[in-house]
Amino acid sequence: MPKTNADLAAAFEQTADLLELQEANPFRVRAYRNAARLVGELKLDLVAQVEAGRPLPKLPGIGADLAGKIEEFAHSGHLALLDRLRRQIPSGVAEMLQLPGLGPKRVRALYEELHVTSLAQLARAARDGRIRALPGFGARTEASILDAIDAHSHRPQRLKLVAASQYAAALLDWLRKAPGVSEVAPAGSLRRARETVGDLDLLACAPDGAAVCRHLLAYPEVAEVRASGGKRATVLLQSGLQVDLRVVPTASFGAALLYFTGSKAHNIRLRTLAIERGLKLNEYGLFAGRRTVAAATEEEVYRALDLPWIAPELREDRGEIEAALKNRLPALIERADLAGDLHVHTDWSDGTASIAAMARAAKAHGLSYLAISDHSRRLTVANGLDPQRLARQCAEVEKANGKLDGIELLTGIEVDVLEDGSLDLPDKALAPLDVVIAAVHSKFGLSRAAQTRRILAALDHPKVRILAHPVGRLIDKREPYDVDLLAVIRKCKARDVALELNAHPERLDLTDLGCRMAKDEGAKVVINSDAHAEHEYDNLEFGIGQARRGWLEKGDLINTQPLRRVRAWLAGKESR
DNA sequence: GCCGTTTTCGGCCCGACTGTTTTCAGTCG
Repeated sequence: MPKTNADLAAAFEQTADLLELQEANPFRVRAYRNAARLVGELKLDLVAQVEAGRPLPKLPGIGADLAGKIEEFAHSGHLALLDRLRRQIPSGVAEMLQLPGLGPKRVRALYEELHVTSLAQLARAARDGRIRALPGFGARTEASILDAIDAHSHRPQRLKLVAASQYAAALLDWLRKAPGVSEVAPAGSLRRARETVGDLDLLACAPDGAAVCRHLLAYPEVAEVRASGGKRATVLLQSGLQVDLRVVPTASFGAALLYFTGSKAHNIRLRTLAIERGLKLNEYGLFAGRRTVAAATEEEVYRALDLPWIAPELREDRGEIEAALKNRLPALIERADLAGDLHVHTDWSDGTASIAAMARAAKAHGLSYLAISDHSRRLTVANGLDPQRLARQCAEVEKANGKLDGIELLTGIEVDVLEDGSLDLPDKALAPLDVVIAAVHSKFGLSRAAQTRRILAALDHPKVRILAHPVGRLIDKREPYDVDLLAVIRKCKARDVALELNAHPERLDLTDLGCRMAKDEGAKVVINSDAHAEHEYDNLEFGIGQARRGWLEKGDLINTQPLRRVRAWLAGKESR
């Protein structure tokens, strides 16, 4: 298998773990972790770059040494340093780092003193009471290690954003009733609208932090208390979800929200900027010595660092600090910018509502146009449309249009792309439609070359205007298919086909980085709900969050435009 | 291991909580 950026990122991450176990310079460890993050998020395929004999670009945090290691990995598929570390430290030792409460120091002690090299041996040592005998360990630590091993074997996956939002809403309602609370707010990856959330980070403002923490412990769903003090508390809910609460004085709300929203990498950049200005930034404020420079709002803190406010969805240290310093932040799309939806289903295929009901619901969600795009015949399980039923449906859509007020319907289809790149319906059936969306629903396992060829061929069809869910993943359920996304995006750009950002919370496809890549290449994106029921237009909100994470602006999207312009765009290709 | 409108050497974000200790190391976010 050819190596990818993801493989290289994993190798750097493992190197960092093993170096840490050897108590290497912590800044050296951090350099490897930073490199892993950078490489994993990079559009440019580094291995291909090296193999093609092209020089590596200058990348922040990659110096001569790490650049050499990238080349070594590209040529050989290995890192000599990592191979050596693996010979020195058994693989099970690094796995112990995954357990909460065990860091490099303790794992090293367990390995060196007790010769523990696997989770199974660790459990045995704990049950035998050998761990409490080590200096710095005790009976309580021993018990918590056993608990951690138990929890590790059936730990919950990261929650999808939609589920995390629901848990958070209920908890925030609960916290609002805590004594003296003036503000509550979601923070962390939830606020940054990441597609999945590992644990819930919540912020509250109150004069008595301990009282608010105690109030959290009384939440009916709390199954276990991990920590609780005067300023923060950590609990596990019955679902296994971890909730971290921070309580600060109201005067520190902005600084605390900034700190607790993250990302960690973004925070480190901000704190470094503060240091360069002779200031100190923490969750209580921005300080010059003992004097508070800014604290109450995020805007104040950013301003004091000579930055405009940066939207939470951008705070990943993916260039937003540099853009902010140059005043070149994108004007991110907002929900109110969406004028229409070009991909929904009805009870003609696998949707649950009629054409008219889906239209009325779209209008109720503030949309002014809607493309009806049911499945094509190959998807028999979804009752896909053949040419005859499609023609009848088009007549129905036209009829419904006459009766509707305040929303206009377009005819369309989500047509399957077959293995050879041809479409599931004949050109004659597609010709009268307003919108043709090409979608891959089968043969996910094709080789990268074959899958890419297939999709590029579909994009060459003159009627195709949108590529549905371009990477085909289902979050935590199905990996994206192996495809050269950059080639697909460039083809879309060349053919003036829009890439869909499918807003269904299980898909969110394009990904944030995919959106960014599309924007960089000048390709257009369309945010579609893919609603199969009336309430699913609510999902558009998650599509907006993902689009914002991908730096998309109103002008990058098709369905922010009024219908007149969308129609012109839809028609444009046919005249070429 | 990286980096430089103070620096090519000497820095590298910062604070809360726990458990094992009697003043703090380790871990976490």
